[in-house]
Amino acid sequence: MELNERKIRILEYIITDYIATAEPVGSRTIARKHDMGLSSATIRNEMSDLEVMGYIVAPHASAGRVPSDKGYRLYVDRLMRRRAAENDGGVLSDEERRFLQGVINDNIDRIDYLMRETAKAISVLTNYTAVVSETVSPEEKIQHLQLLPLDEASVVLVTVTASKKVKNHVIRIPAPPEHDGLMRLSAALNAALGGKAAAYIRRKPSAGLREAFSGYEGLLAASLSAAADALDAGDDHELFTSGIKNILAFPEFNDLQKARAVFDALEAKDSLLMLLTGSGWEDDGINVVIGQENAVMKLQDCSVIRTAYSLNGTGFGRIAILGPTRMDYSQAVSVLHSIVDFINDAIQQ
Amino acid sequence: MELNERKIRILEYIITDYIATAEPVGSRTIARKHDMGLSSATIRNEMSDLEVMGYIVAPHASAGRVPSDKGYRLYVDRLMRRRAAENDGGVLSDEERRFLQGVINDNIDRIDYLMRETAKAISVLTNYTAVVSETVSPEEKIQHLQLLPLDEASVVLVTVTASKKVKNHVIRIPAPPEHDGLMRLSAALNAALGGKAAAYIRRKPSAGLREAFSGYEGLLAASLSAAADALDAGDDHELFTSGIKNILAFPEFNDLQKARAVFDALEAKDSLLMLLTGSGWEDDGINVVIGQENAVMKLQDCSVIRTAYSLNGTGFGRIAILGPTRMDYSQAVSVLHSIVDFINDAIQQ
DNA sequence: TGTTAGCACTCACGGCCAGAGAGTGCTAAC
DNA sequence: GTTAGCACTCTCTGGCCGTGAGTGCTAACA
Repeated sequence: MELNERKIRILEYIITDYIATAEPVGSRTIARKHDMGLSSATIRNEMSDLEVMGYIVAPHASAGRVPSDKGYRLYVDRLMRRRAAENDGGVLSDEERRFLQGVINDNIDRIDYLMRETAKAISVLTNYTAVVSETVSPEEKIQHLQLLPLDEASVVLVTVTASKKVKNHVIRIPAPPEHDGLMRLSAALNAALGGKAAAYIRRKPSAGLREAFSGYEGLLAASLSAAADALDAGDDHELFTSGIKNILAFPEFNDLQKARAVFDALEAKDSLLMLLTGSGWEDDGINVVIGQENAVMKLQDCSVIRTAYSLNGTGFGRIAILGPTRMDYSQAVSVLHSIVDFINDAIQQ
Repeated sequence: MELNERKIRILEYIITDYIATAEPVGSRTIARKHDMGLSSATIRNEMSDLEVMGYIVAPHASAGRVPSDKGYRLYVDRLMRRRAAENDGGVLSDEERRFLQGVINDNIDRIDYLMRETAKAISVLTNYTAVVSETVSPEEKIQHLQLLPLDEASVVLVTVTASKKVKNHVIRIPAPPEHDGLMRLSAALNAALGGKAAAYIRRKPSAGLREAFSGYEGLLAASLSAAADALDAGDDHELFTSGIKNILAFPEFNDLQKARAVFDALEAKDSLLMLLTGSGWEDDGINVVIGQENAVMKLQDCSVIRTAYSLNGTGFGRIAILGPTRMDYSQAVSVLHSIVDFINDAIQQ
């Protein structure tokens, strides 16, 4: 059986209708809504073929048809791209694009907020759920260290990594050095550890460093371990999610069992990581994972649109949009495209 | 009609049973389960009285009775305290207490993690939802400022406030000063702004400061506004929630409408703030808000147990546990008690 | 006067059935 | 290859009924 142009058009109608209404689509509905010059009976025959070929599924004998994962896959890979090419790529309104751009420009300097706010913007804009991970560099190095006074029993170590991540670590120490002392110790730390990776820092500190810290051995040990932790934090991605509750608005999750499965998956860090990094990933593009393709079992009633972004060339993070398989793929793809573009623009300046 | 001892005991049975089973409690159940030496008919009469007095409610004519908000209120204010006094205050196991203590001790030095981890621990332990706010000082002052090099087009300003909150602010500036220059500028900033509040910082900077920054006016302006923001952040509380999905496990939220109302409220910052700070608050104790007492309409099927904590005497934050009105109040109260105690212990050291 | 047994009554819930509506597959004609 | 027609299937809704749990009331008892 051949997937001719007419079958493809019918499949497209079924998918777009189903995305819009969440109701199984019947032959008469198509005949009525889209003037194909065909009767419902003819469409019925074609639909029967599409079902045999696995692109659509009948929930039961007297319902209409619903797209299968395979049907969505065809839609995403062929039909959507074709339409996107015709439309010049954008299904977002100017206002929506401005909103996204504003969120990114406002936060591009506050890296810790950027991801949180981006996730929020995505969930507000799409009504789906957004998941974002921090950028992660495979081999992170120390760029700068600074000890600052905090109070009578503690100091702060500020670490800046080569990929520009800034972190604070409070270190408790009885009778810490005064301001000038801390500046001197900071200089020693920078001289010894600047440009070094975690593995180096975890080794026994050099004699020079030990000498500089004489009388403050505890502070040295704590600083070294904090610095190494700041670098290793790469493994321990920070993840942000936003709009989890949006899931509840979709009729496919009226079944509490299903909703709870999704919530479980979204509260477990490992399944979120799998969602962001799982198989079949072309690193420089936008990746669509449909239903059962998802490695996370509990998310097999969902689809994921995801991409990678980079803030500075050295490391990269990931952004994903999660919705029901019946989600608006073109919108989600456009949103991710725009975000990556806007991030790149904002960084260039 | 008088609320005699027998009525109180029956009310207590109804409440504890209902908390445990979520099923309306009938007179026969009580007669069977708790050997009061009374027949179901007698208990029925007493229950009828309790209903007239407003402590219990019948969902419909042939169901058992369910506690009303007023019933829970009595339970919390009188019965629970009485039992707590008998039990020496603790309904938590040693293991649970150790778990909480561990989480707090492990994070007491990393203030930004402490609240997040505490919230997580609460939700894991209780299966309810936890909401925690950062500590906030009414009149926050700068303790220390430090500029650090980041890259060719930006520097970091680290702010330390009097209440020991450390924040980073990336400042973009073309051709920033080198390390030594930044140290000199930092010294000038500290001399001019140390001990000052946001209002002072927002005024026109002193001639001395302007002179020190000559050639770097943009950096000065950005530093001042970042420093003022760090102080004002007091208004813009950071909030952490954990275990939102736990709500779905309770039969009272099988109705998707109700579940969604709660989710809505928990995603909106203003209602979370209201939840934490709303009326009827004895600042140094544990506060219980039952059902309709809650100022947040969407949370009127829930109860909230909340308290304030302080990390350093200058400011305080809040912790709340949210569950169905049929929640285990004594457990929640014990958890909050323990947490506040453990935080105080950890700080003393 | 408080307690209890007995009984009629109420209401939610689950199972069953019938009718309506939507959609299909098949056949025969165009 | 397309279409009209028709029998068939399946879901959904509403009504009906029996069951079970629990109540309120009354009358008898201690």
